[in-house]
Amino acid sequence: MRYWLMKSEPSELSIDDLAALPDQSIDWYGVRNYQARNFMRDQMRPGDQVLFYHSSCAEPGIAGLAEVACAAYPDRLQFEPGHKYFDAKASPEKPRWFNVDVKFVRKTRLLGLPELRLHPELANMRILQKGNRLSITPLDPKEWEFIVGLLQS
DNA sequence: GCCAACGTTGGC
DNA sequence: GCCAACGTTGGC
Repeated sequence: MRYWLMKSEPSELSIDDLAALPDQSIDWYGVRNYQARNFMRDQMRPGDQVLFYHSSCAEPGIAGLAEVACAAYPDRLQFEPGHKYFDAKASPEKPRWFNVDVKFVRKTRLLGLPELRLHPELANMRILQKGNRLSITPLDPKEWEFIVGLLQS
């Protein structure tokens, strides 16, 4: 089992939005970055654990826990002409973009960036590096354990 | 709103 | 294959 951090803008989809969905699950559409796509397509498996991160908002930070609900499959929006996420170079025979489904586990307190930066144990997290923009990043199991510990304190 | 950092595009 | 230009991300 692997561990991940996945960013979402709460104005698009917050942890509360995820919890309120009919089956508390969503297709993680719209990833248009190859590295992030590769993580989903090649490495994510059902049951992988996810930190749900709120980005581009007043209080960026970890807002909840989720899990990968299924293996990656082609992102449907790449085939929808006129859609923001349409990709003319993709076809059903040769899909370019993939997504997994992500399922709500629980909401947590907001664990913000300033607090994350306090801990040397977390210093290598991609999210804390200057200029980091990747929306999906792998987590070391030790980082996962440490953060879950912080969330319980 | 600013701007640093990064990924992608496209001309050569 | 290089690299300048451009668009986007995301914290502040």
